[in-house]
Amino acid sequence: MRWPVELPEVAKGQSLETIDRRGKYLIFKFQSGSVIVHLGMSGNLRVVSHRTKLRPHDHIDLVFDHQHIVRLNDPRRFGCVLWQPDDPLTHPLLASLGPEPLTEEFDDEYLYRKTRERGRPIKPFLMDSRNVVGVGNIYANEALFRARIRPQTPACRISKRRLSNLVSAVKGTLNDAIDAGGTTLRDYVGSNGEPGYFELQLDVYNRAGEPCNACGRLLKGLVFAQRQTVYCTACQR
DNA sequence: ATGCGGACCTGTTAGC
DNA sequence: TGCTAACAGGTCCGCA
Repeated sequence: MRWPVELPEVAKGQSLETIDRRGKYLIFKFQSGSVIVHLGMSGNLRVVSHRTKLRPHDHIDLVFDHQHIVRLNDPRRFGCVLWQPDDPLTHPLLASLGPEPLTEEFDDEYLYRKTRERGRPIKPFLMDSRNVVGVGNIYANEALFRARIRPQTPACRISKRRLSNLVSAVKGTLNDAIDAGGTTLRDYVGSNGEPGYFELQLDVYNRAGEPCNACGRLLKGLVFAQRQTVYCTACQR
């Protein structure tokens, strides 16, 4: 898909030890190394049997025994599969990832220090995985609304107090989204086959031109830093 | 070194 | 109704 990978029989005969996650990368750890999977925008993994017919956009099977196969399907092919013989976190694509947003490492102090370095607008700053992982376009829009910060605001000019609000907003948004089972805009389903219902709680994303849930003013939508961006010109400063 | 634009793909939908 | 264009949840690379 995104990059070619040499995988055939790389972990043959071995047991799966753990399944872990770093940012949006999934890590399947075996004795001799790890299979690392990113689902991109449209990827999904399904447990199927060896007799399940291949569908369009099926790319890779992780074959566990004659009954169980983990099958990767990804229409848009933005996802990737990697093999890392040693510590998966040392893989070049994972090595410089920032902190997990739901850990204590991502706190007021960290965000304050990190934002002082650069004059970049806060939205692309938040979406840069070197600063913090897991905050994609939807949740960046939502978190900035909750923190009442305008997406274009230079990160280095936001006060410590407001960054503290932003840390809470990011964590709150992600926790609420997880509780709701994620955000299904079109076809996303969770591991239970159910869609996610966080779309019902979206304050700004996908709501350009609709009234702000806080003040009633119409939400502004534009493309900013190459991504769809929605905010309230009254509430967010 | 930093930051931005472009690139990678295909399916769906909006608009004509 | 049918064609075409625009757009989408991510993120890496290369160039300025």
